[in-house]
Amino acid sequence: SVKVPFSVAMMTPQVITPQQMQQILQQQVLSPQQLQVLLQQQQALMLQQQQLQEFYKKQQEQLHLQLLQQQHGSSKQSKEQHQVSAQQLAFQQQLLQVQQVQQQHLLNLQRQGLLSIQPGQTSLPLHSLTQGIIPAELQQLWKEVANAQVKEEHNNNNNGGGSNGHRGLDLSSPATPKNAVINQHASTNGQYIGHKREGSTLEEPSHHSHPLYSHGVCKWPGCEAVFDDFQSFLKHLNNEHALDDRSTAQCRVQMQVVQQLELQLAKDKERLQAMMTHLHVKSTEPKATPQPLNLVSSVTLSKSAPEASPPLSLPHTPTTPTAPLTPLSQTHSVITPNSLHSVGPIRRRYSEKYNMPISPADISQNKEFYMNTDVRPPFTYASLIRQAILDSPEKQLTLNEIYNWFTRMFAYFRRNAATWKNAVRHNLSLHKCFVRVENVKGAVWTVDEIEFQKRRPQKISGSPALVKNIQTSLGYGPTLSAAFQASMAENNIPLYTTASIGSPTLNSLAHAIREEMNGAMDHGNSNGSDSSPGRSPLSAMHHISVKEEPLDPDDHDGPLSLVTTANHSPDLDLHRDYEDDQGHDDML
DNA sequence: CGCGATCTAAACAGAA
DNA sequence: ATTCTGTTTAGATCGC
Repeated sequence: SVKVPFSVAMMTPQVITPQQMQQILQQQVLSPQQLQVLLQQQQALMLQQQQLQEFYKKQQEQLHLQLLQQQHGSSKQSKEQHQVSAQQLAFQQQLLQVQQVQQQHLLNLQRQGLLSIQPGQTSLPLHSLTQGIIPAELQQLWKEVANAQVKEEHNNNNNGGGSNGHRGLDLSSPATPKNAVINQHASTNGQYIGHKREGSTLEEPSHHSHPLYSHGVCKWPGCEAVFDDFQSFLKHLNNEHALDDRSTAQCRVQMQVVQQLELQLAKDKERLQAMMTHLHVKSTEPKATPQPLNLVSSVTLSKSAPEASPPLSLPHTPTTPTAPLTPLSQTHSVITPNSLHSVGPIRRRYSEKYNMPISPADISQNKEFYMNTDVRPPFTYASLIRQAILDSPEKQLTLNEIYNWFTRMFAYFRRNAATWKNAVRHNLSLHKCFVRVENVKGAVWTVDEIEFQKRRPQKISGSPALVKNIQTSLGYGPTLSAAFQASMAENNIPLYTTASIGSPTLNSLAHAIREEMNGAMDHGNSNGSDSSPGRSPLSAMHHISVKEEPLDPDDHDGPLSLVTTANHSPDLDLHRDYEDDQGHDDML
């Protein structure tokens, strides 16, 4: 019945405010990537906060139940006491662990950049982070528990249970008053309450450091008794928190809390890992970076720059790319012949100036990215058309089917249909590699690999360019960082906007950024695709089937589904959705 | 600077 | 009359 108020304020310590974000930005303390990571973590934390809150609520309920149950079996308690006592040590250690876990978590975040706030700025005092956060909630809970227990125990005794209640009783009574007193300070939790700071005794705790004693306050869950000296605390600990029903129950709860937290932590870590992996892969488009799986387009930001990419300001020597992302070199090593031919020449056009190479591997791994992000793919129309055709079971597609493939595979082609469709037709007619074949049902387009290969060499003269790109990229760091930084720099996107976004909106975040710089990416970047070192064009190509390259668009079919539908083009259904790009722009 | 690749835009034409 | 398909031409950007 008693509800623990979960004040938002309590969680503020962990959350970085937009202002802080900006500060960080302005200080150039972090690179765009780092910020990205930071934002993600921030969001993860926020989510965690919510989950924790819920958890606490549940916990509270459970606790009440538990207490009631224990009440009934109080008679046995005395016997159990022995066992309990045996476990007490373990429990206490658990408590210790809890705190450690919490602190570690925070420290981790700190290390990862989340809290890399300048020392000078006390805006986010570390101690506040490492200390109260979670406890804040717990404290409330504990108080509830404690009070409840006390009452119950009282009843117990009054009812005649007498003998059994003893300890609990003794302790409870004194505790109650203390809580009352302390509650006032509760709000300032963790702070040095005006309380006797003079005593300086608070400062020395360093020596008698006790996990349950901090800043002159008893850290026992639900207890916030204040002490001037460590000795007093110890006394209190032994008296108030001796082995009894209440303590036991609290330990149990604490254990659960710990477990829950650990679980959460594990989950978040996993998530973070996945995010980093994902981002690293995607690298290419700046806007995209953040996006997870499917980008929910729901951004308020307006696309300011349609094609904007002019600012050659790129030269920002990226502020040290974030490490997590694997270096390009690695990526390239992944390149396989298959992946290579999957996509033909890359559109380097505007890209070159930015030196944001993209390896074939990236491409293949970016399928999802392009499917969900409205960024222009770095491939030429010819390459894309070829890919579309080769992806089809029959290695032939009608014009409309090609259109569908484009819209299905690339979010970018879900708009401006008139333009790109015209380009597609133009390419089909212009390039000899595309052969029109009259069919019963009409006409279909096929690819003349030989012809296609003929022309490829010219553009992306294999290695030299690639090498160059690689080097440059390395210089800039991970592809992701390069692209991301570039975009960020160019668009000067206000990151703080994202900060406020909840985790569920990671997607929208990406989208937002994307929208912001919509077009900025135009410069394709890229390079790699052809790089294929010594690709044997013809031979491999002939068997169109060979295209199992990772790129294989087919898999893309399922918007989110990772269903790998071999070559069978599941096309039908999916494209239907995008059929009229026109209005569907926002569909996703 | 010239050339080729690529894009975008647009004019046209024939077929559905 | 419109729309879809294709073909062409033209202008512009880029990289080599």
